[in-house]
Amino acid sequence: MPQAAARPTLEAVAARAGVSRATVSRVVNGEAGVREVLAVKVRRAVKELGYVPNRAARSLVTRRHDAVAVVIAEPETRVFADPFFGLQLRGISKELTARDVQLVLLLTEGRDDHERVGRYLAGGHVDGALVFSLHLDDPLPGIIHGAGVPTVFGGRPGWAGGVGSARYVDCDNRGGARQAVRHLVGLGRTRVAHITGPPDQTSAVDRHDGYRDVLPTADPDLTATGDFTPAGGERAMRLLLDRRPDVDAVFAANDLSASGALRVLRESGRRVPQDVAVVGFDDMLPVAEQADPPLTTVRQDIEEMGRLMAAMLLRGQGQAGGGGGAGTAEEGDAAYGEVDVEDDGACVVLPTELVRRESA
Amino acid sequence: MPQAAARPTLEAVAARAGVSRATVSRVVNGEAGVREVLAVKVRRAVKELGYVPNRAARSLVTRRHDAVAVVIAEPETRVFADPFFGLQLRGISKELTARDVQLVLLLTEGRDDHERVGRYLAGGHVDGALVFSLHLDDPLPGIIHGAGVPTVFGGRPGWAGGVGSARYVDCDNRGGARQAVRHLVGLGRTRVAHITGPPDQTSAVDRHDGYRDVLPTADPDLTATGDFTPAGGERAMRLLLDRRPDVDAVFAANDLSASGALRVLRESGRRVPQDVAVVGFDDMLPVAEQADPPLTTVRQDIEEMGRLMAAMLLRGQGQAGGGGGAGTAEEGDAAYGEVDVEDDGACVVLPTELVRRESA
DNA sequence: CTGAAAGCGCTAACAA
DNA sequence: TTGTTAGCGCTTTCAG
Repeated sequence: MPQAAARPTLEAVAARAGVSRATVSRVVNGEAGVREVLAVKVRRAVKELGYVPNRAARSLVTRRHDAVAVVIAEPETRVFADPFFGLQLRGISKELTARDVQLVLLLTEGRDDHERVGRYLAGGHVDGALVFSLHLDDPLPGIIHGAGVPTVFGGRPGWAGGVGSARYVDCDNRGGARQAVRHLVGLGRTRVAHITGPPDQTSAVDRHDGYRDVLPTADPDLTATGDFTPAGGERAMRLLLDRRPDVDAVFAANDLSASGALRVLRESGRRVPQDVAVVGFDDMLPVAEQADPPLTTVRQDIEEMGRLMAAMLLRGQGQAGGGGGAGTAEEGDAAYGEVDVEDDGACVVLPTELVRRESA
Repeated sequence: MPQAAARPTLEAVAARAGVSRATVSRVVNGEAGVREVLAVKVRRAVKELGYVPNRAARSLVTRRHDAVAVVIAEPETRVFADPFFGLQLRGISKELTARDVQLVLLLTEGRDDHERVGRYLAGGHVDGALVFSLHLDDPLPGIIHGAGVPTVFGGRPGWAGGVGSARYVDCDNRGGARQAVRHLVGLGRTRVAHITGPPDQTSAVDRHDGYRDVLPTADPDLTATGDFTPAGGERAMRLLLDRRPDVDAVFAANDLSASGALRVLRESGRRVPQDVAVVGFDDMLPVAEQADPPLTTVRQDIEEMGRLMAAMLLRGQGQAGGGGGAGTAEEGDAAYGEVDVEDDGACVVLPTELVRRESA
């Protein structure tokens, strides 16, 4: 199954066009300084022969691969349970495709896999890596950092090693959480609970911090630990109801847990939003819009985050198109949030937006 | 960002071990016929130098790439909304990883993308392709077939072109549907409705066929079209209730639509399973187990399907481990369903299993 | 059983 | 502006 059919080479194209290999190479790679007459001949020959450059040969001499690895490190099977990675992958894929860069997917589960990924990355088979590792104690970021491959993280890596030199793209989790809680407070709610995400993920921690920013003196009983799943949301909500039956608002760390909370509230006979107002996070459409009632939530542009990760990784080397400004600027129409530039590279933090629906 | 640091070459290892490049190559590639003394020296040198073969150089001469493309063609954004692809990707990834083959991910949306994918595949950058294209009218399978790349489809491709020569892995959708409906009938239900999936996907069509196999004379009003989403399930269920308020059982084409149906049934004041029994399909854990009540459903081993796809594509060339028998046999302990061997290649259809929970 | 040598298809100096 | 010439790092005959 391996062998591909014999493909035409540069040599063949050159012969057909009556020029040298070098000239063909120049045309194919869009270099300037080839007389248009020749260029036309070459392009015709390319088309007629159906010539496609051999990436391996090119890679051998350029020492580039035009490939980046996307590492998704998620021990739990829960990974694809929410559409998060899918959306992010989409964004990444779009950007890479536009630059003709291959996306090599690396899925890991378990520690031995980490080592394997480390070896792979250190092996120099790709030009860079986009890494999703959401757990605080994950050794992978460190390993990858050690591999010496240009890397951009998806989400702030919570990694003791040294965040200072890590580039990442994230949304403004803390600010978004503040928006959510302020909204609830603005509604006149005085007993605002928080269902957290897994305490070992930075996004969950940041959202919790946002909650505390607005309500620094809130009763600790108003905070219950969830895990970003509907089941976790249910458990947390039950606990909250048990501890504080008078709760009148809930900020859930993501839409999935919010949906679980909604279910428990309904079961308990409470009306949403009249009795208890609920706000989620993510604006995962299939979840938020289908929720009952539809969920007020904090939107983050996940696909755009993926796009930016890829753009950031490839920055500079791309024949990048439109965009005006320096650095990570893009041609899109979205307004970008703060762009924190740290020592080694930049970190982009995208803004969030409160989307009002019926739950709050 | 592109340039990887200078890596040790075969030459360097050879020098260090005091042998020729050829010998190092043999050892590295596990060929027999190298005296153990030398092999040991070589392995030591490899380790000391941290040598990793350069894939590009190897590829250039072997004309293999040790890479396969995974093509996910889904116009709608809904793709990753259910964990289906994620699980399948996991299975694929495991098998490829075990064989040291790269997974190149190709996401498409829209027709222009199809052409791009066709070009990519025809370009001979990968040794094969694993393709998910679930829509009957999708031109992609045809294009890919034309590209002359070894291909295995995920799910029976519904493609006019000529299924005869297409290899695929699927689960026994039709048989599974029969199990579900028979179960309902066995429960004494006499007005068994069916919520279909999108009529342009083979899996949905096959499941519908299974329903009809068992209930060939069922009232057409007992069948409503869904789209594999909870929202679609809700709509369909409402329609069914409207048309046949006396319905006493529902077979939903997947768990997601079943969850929507459950919600509507609950709203309508019906008890599940006492008044209406519900069976889903997929056994998507986060959905089926969390459903209220937990869903009786038809399980398919999605991850295993992915594994088999990869194994089938790479069959023969792999230094495959354990497994006894011929063809697609595997070392796993799962019992495989029918293995239809057609002209060109084999099609594997995995068995399904009814999982009883509380909804039926 | 081991080594020497010839490329795989391409790009990048360097000449012309 | 174009062509000539070396390799990139590896596998693979073919001798020894």
